Amino acid sequence: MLSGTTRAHDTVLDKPHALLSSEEKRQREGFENSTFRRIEAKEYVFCDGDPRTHIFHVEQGVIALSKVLSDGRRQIIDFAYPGDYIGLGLREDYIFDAQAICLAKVKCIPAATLEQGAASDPDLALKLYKAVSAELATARNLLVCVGQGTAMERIAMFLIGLRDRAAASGVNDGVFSLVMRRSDIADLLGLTIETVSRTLTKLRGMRVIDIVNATEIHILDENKLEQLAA
Amino acid sequence: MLSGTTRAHDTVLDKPHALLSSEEKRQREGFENSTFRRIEAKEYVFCDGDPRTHIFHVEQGVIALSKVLSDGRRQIIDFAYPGDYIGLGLREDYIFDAQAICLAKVKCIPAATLEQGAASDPDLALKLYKAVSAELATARNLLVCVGQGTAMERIAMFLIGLRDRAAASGVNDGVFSLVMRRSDIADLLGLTIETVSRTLTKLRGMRVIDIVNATEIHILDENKLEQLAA
DNA sequence: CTTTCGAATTACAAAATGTTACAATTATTC
DNA sequence: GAATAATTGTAACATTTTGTAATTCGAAAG
Repeated sequence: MLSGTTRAHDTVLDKPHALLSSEEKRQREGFENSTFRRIEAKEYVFCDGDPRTHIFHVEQGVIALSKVLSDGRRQIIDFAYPGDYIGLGLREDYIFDAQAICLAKVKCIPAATLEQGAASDPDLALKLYKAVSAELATARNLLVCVGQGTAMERIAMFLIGLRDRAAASGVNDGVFSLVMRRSDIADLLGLTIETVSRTLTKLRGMRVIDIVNATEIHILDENKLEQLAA
Repeated sequence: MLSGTTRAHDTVLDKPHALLSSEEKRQREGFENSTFRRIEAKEYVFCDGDPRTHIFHVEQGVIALSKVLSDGRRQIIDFAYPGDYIGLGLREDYIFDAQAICLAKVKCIPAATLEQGAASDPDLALKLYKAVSAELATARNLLVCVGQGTAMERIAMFLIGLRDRAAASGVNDGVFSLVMRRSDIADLLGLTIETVSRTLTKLRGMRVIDIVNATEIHILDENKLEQLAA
């Protein structure tokens, strides 16, 4: 990320926030009285700067939360998986973009409803407190990874995180699918697509992982992977 | 941060957590019935892994919150200034180190007291929610800085943050003191001491800042500094 | 079945940062 | 106030990561 020409790894569907935000609003209007919303791959749930009208509960799919710099560089600050909430925090506007990386479904909860509830229900307020605390721990772990790790360490940590998530949802054989693209991994870990690709290839060469069709990862040597992550 | 020989920028007073933690406990015992605690420069308030007995309110000084990897590399995840709380989040143990970078004073609040209070007082619970949300926003901003910025951009953003903090506390002439050492700045921004030093020197050469005695920064060209931070 | 397009991979040159070593300055201790 | 330690600054050199570009791969459409 050095020259001024560097851009986020955008695709055709990525649009400037201001533009998309009104489009999004219209789309949202149609679901105002409905609790759920279907989000297509690459579609935005909301954009940085939009008024924070709703909190979203991910039911299905994966949502990338990111911040974009003025010159297009993008940092993914988290992936939201089913069960996660997006948009917590008592703010006027959203302070990051939320974009589905695959088909997703979210439950829409009006922010006012949630916050009024929390004002009279300490249990709910504590639940919010706990949820945000978990997000904070995640963010700080990623910061350590990005701030101190080499490319290899960052990729290894990332893969271990995915493995643990897969294991937690029952799949326990070290096989999982990479729903995110190389550009998403790059923007999460502060690397370039090429470095991500080279590093994954290197891990395959070392027989630590196997890669099927660029999207399915088999972990062949868990110990080695964990060594590399340290 | 590439070879295995890389170490955090430790000093004699930095000790392994396990060792220091019992020493800390003894020291803390003496203040168990007191509300306040004086922390010498480089002394730890608590260490990663210690039982989370108290939340601390910074009254004076600056506390560096950091995570240390097994090989000694250190990432500072935040600086806590007067008015900030340290140790929030409903966890069994602390998950980072908290070390004073200069003489500091903290108010000690038993975790149990605070959390029992929050369980019956929604206002308090919401206050905690808001405080952690602010920490989250800070952590994510730092992540963007470290993940996407060049050395120059990271230093410029860091200086702007310090300037804004100084301005908020009345000093509005672009002059402030660097309480933290070069090694702290390096560990915050994911750089080496040398790069921090080189970059500050370069900024002085460009007449964007002036550095007095290595610890006092004068911002000479605010616009230029903000350009460099973008 | 072929074409097409986006995504991923690979190779090589270039740049930024890290590493090492040492000098200079500032703080601390006796 | 002198001696010692710690921190900061500077510079040459090594390494990693990036940038660029060409190529391969795979999915989807015709």
